Amino acid sequence: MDTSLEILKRNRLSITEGRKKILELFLETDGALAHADIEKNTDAAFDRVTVYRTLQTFVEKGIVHQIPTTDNAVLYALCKHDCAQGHHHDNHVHFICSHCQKTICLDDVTVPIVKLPTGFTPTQSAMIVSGICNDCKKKATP
Amino acid sequence: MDTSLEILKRNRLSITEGRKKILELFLETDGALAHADIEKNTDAAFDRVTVYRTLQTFVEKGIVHQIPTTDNAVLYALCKHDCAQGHHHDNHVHFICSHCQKTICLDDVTVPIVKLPTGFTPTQSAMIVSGICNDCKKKATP
DNA sequence: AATAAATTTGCAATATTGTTGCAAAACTTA
DNA sequence: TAAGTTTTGCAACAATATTGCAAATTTATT
Repeated sequence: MDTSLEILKRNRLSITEGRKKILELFLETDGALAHADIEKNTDAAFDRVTVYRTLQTFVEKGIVHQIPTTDNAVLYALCKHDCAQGHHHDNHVHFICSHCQKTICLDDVTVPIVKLPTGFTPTQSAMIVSGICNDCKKKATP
Repeated sequence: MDTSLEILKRNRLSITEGRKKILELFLETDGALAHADIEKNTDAAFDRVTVYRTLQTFVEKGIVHQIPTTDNAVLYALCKHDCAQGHHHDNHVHFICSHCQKTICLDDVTVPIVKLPTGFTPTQSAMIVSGICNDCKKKATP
């Protein structure tokens, strides 16, 4: 398992308290995080602006990727496989649990390729599935 | 082709200027609209709040559906096939053109069903493909 | 058609979310 | 350790979203 330090070094980023803490938060969370989650979980130890800039840096470096949602809050999740700078290959399906609200990266489920009408050239695809996650299902049927 | 009036009546909504105008905007636009687009295209004839509330009502009634994006701007598009109240079946692929920035509903391209890990039960899936749309392609190669 | 009842709108106030410039602080390099 | 570079935090601002409430509009009723 990678440590926050290793990830930062590998990506040639300055090692700062903020980056380490935020990265650790991602490492110990399974599921995606919104900007707001990060602020809460770091006890507002860092300025909002720092969090925004850190997330932006992480996205650019390919450390985390963004997950599209319909609820006006962009989510971020760790890239499991290293992504090249500015070029993510996070083509796995994202699952949003409608019960616990968690967003989970299904790293092993690849986004299928669809046939588009003539004239459309795809460069990237994302897929978001919502429903009940395995954790919530377990709790429901013990 | 449906008129704004018919759609409102069918959904048992009061017929108001705002709802008619906004609905007409959707009918004459191919592609999705963001809240900001609607404000621009109606010359700020309606209060921001009204636009928000109208969109919310339309989503609830199944007249429009939301499209997830990564850039913190929820998009709305007309449901071509009537959707039941609170239950959308807009399971077609959405295409975002990285050139003209338009978002297009590919009504004929259905979101494929993926096999999820054990324990996950899907209820809805969305798929967003980005790339170059047919309009932009035509302009590029005349 | 006129009125009562219900719904919708706009305003004001407020909350939330995201951005920019710049000086101080922290980090890296030599 | 000191110089050079990068990052942070503050302040101010901009954009986006939400809520309560009275006035206006729409619908239902007679």
